[in-house]
Amino acid sequence: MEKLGNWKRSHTCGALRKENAGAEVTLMGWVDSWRDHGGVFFVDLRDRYGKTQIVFNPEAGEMYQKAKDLRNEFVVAVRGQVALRPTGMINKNIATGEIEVAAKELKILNPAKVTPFEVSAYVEAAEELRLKYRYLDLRRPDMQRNLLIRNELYKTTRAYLDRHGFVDIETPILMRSTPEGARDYLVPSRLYKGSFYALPQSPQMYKQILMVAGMDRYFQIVRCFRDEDTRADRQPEFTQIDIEMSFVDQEDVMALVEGLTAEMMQNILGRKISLPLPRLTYAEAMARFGSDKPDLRFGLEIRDVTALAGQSEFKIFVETVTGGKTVQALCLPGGAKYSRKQIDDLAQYATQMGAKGLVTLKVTESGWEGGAAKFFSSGVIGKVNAAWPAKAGDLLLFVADEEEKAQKVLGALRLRLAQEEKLIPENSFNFLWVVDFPLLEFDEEEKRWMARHHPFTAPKDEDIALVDTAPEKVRAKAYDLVLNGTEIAGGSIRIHQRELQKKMFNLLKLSDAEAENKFGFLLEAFEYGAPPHGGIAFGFDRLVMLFAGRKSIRDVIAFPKTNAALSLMDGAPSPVDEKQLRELGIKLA
RNA sequence: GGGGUCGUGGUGUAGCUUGGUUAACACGCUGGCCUGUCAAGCCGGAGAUCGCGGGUUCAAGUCCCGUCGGCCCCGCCA
Repeated sequence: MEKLGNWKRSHTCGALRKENAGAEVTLMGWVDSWRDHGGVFFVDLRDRYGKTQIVFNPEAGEMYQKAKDLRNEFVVAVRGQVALRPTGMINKNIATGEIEVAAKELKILNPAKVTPFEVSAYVEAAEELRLKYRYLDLRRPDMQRNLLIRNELYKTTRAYLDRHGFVDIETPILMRSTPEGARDYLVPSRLYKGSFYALPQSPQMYKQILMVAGMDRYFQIVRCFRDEDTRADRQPEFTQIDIEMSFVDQEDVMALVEGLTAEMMQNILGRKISLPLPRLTYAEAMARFGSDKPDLRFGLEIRDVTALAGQSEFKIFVETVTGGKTVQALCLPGGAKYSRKQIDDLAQYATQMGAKGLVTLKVTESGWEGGAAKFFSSGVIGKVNAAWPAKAGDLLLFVADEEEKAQKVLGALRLRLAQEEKLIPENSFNFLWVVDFPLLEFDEEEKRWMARHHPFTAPKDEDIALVDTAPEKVRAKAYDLVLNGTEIAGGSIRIHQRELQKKMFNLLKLSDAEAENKFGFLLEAFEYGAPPHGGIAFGFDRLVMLFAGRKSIRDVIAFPKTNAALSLMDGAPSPVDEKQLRELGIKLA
């Protein structure tokens, strides 16, 4: 092992080109691979910027012998002369492929053990290993690229919002636990034993208070914490681009976000998108795609066939219709080829998604084929077929249930079928807004209305009267931005008037005392001159994931946690000393 | 909380359906050869009680039960 001494890196491993031929350079990096030809010895030196081939010639004596001991992932410094590669030896696969560096001096700055998986391998390593040895995983160009895309998105976000007059303000990480929403991560207080801070699920209330404070335009790229089960696109801690603005309505927030989105597309992917972005109401998204975050990269739309199903002799459908429920359906072009087992799998999936059953019928030249086919007259068959229209060789899939339940099940089937049939175009970016969300949803367990977005979301002006008479019909000034079937941002205009807020709390069955206890500081703030305001928050990790073309946000987070919320590299969470617990006044059960 | 799936030398996989001799292949590692490769090549070598525990059996990587871990999904995530 040798000292760096006064050596300075003159170029990165991705910098040298044929124009540099003849230059004396100093490169530092990791051994990406080595090739011993008995005589000449090659090393591909790697850093974040690229790879450069180093050549060691036998004439170099002592240094040549030293070079022969180099192995993968050794950290080395090399001094030498840039040389054009001999004719026919150019490697078109790398940017530095026209040159190589003829080594004159070599320092082995640090050796490396044989790595648990091959860093520059073409074979993938198991994710468990990648997470445990994250520093090795992050040496891979793919992962470095993801983090660089992430960095570009930070930069674009900050530049854009700065240009639009937004102020980056930090909000507390240690805050008061608030009810509603996700489970909080708690931090015990040493000074006030038995009391806890909570880590923010989002800085929601702080940013609203910043509006009361007159900051007018706030943003923050901020870590948020939710103690809920994970998914490919959900981690215990994640990052939001949090935005709030005063004296605006829904259109202002949406226009701002569209500008930011377009700039991201331009800067990161070099693509222009046309504005304004398309919009769907929640009702339409559910009716046509069975999802509040529909993937519009493919069709396969759902149709409501309740009326026609009611004209059949099929008992299940007839009872559904007379019971005031609906029958919805999908048509899979070419789906008649599906085997019994494939259809059984679909039915099982539908059941898992909450359906009571799945009725499938194959479309033929003469009508329908399948167990239930005989209950439908040719007239009804013709009209149902006409809905898509369906043709011979297609498969019809029916779900009979309450409207939204049936839509959701078919929405899930729609996605699954699109994946199986490879209907989703790669490398396409489909943005849309979903607007006019219901303000509330009824919680069957607690037998009360719950805020769908959060309890400060304003109802649409024209729906305020319905709050008392038909809460289920009230639409919110809320909007979600969807990209390729993933919700990437969501926001709303907030209630800024005490009276309306009070009304909402009553509806949510939150007593004055409870409201006071839980949100008192915010409500009090609203009494000292709260401007109309609203905002939005991006799920930043999801955004990076989609821009990087990955399937999990773990690939765009430097140190993510597993499904079970463990950090395999550092072993968090871990037990702590008895002494630490005593200081906090905590006794384990 | 529930469902699914995977776990085999250091790594990635095959073998498991239908139990049966020495667990196979590639990469990596290692010894040797080789002066122009670039996922170098050629010859040789080491390296696996098949995640863990129990059971069935004359016999278990293979079948059964349990358990642990990774991943995907439902619930959950205002």
